[in-house]
Amino acid sequence: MSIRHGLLALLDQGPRYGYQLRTEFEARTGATWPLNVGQVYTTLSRLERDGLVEPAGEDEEGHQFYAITASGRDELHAWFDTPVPRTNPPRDELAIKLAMAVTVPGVDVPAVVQGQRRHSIKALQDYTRLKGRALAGEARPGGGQPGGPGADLAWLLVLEQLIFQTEAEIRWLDHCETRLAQQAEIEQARAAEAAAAPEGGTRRIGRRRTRA
Amino acid sequence: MSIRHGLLALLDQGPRYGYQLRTEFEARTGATWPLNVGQVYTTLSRLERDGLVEPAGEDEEGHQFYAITASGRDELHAWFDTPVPRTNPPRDELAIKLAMAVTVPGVDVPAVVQGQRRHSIKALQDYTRLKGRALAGEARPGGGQPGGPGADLAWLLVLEQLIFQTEAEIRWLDHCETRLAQQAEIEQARAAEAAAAPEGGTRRIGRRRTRA
DNA sequence: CGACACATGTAACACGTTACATGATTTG
DNA sequence: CAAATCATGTAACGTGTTACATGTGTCG
Repeated sequence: MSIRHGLLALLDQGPRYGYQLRTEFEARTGATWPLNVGQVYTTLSRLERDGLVEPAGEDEEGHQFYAITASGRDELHAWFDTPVPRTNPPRDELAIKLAMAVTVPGVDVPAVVQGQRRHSIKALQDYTRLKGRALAGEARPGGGQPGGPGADLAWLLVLEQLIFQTEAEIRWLDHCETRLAQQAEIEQARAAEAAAAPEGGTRRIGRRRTRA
Repeated sequence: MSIRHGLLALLDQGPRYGYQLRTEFEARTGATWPLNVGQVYTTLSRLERDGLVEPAGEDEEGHQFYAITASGRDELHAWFDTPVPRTNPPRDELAIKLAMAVTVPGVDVPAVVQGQRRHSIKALQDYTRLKGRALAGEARPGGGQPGGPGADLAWLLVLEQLIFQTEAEIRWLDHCETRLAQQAEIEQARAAEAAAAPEGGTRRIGRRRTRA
């Protein structure tokens, strides 16, 4: 639902036409989330279907303008007023992957972690470089300043969000490594214990044993 | 594509039936990402359509088993071997929202930030509480330990991922506040400047200045 | 002229998600 | 007996996403 609301927000500044919306959207989110032009039109027609926007005539140059409606404005304000739910967050592919990796036998978990770590570090460097250029006052990828003032600030904030998030991801991956090491230690100790007292009082570990 | 691969990973341990897959999936991701049973069946049939799984007969009790195929195993290993792309990350609703909020006039940006912050703090507390219970050895939400050993570890890792991510989000929100304060300062200075030299030689400031 | 940016759209698909229909078995 | 859990499935929808068709204007 992010694109819908994004377009709605842009239209709150006044009527726009499709191509323009794409340009302005990308001016704010930068090259990180390129928006296929086609999607603007599909989203726009869905917004119209739902009564949140309406056609607002043509330009002298033939541009098809759309304007936000009253209920569109309501919807938009509700969006701004309601925090995005961080309970029940969107499924995170990386988290699911690692959760599966540590469970399914035969997966080289450290390799998965390291591979991801390298990739995330690389991504972080890219973001940092972009931020440097943004602060140096260089043009955003995408050319001049469409989207008016504030677009630079928006782009900077988005970039920094990506940076913060990626840093957290890397920290988490490191944390996973320590957890895995702990786990290995425990399993080793358990194995030693089992060897010392084979068949002894192996008090019912819940289901399947760790080692077979 | 996370659910597809998740189920594939579970099936890599051996044939399972639908309901069982749901149980084991939730054992790993906890209550955070509840998985509608129906979705298991739809996903399963899509996996079958793509030749990644195949029906594997029935139980004595009538359970419809599915087994992973060779190409399913290939797909799964490719998944584990390929890091999830953090360049071109999934669109983040919060980032988009703030990017729009700072651009569209008439939005009380600090209010948006604070509202989200409160919500995220709350979510963080919930996660932390859950983690405490998990470490205390209490049962996961969902009852006993289905999913075998490692499921506890998986659930812990997922929880910690959520914690790391939420912390990063809060830090970012705080960071946004400082950025906004900076911005306000700049605008104030600019206004003052304009008042002092109205129409004067407002010498083309090369974009925003760092300090005003 | 050819390539490229501007501009508008449509068709089709994938995935996730919900709601519904249905029935067996267990448990209070 | 009623309610809950186990169990399998289908129908339908929404959003995001891509690929394609089409046409204008501009610039080297």
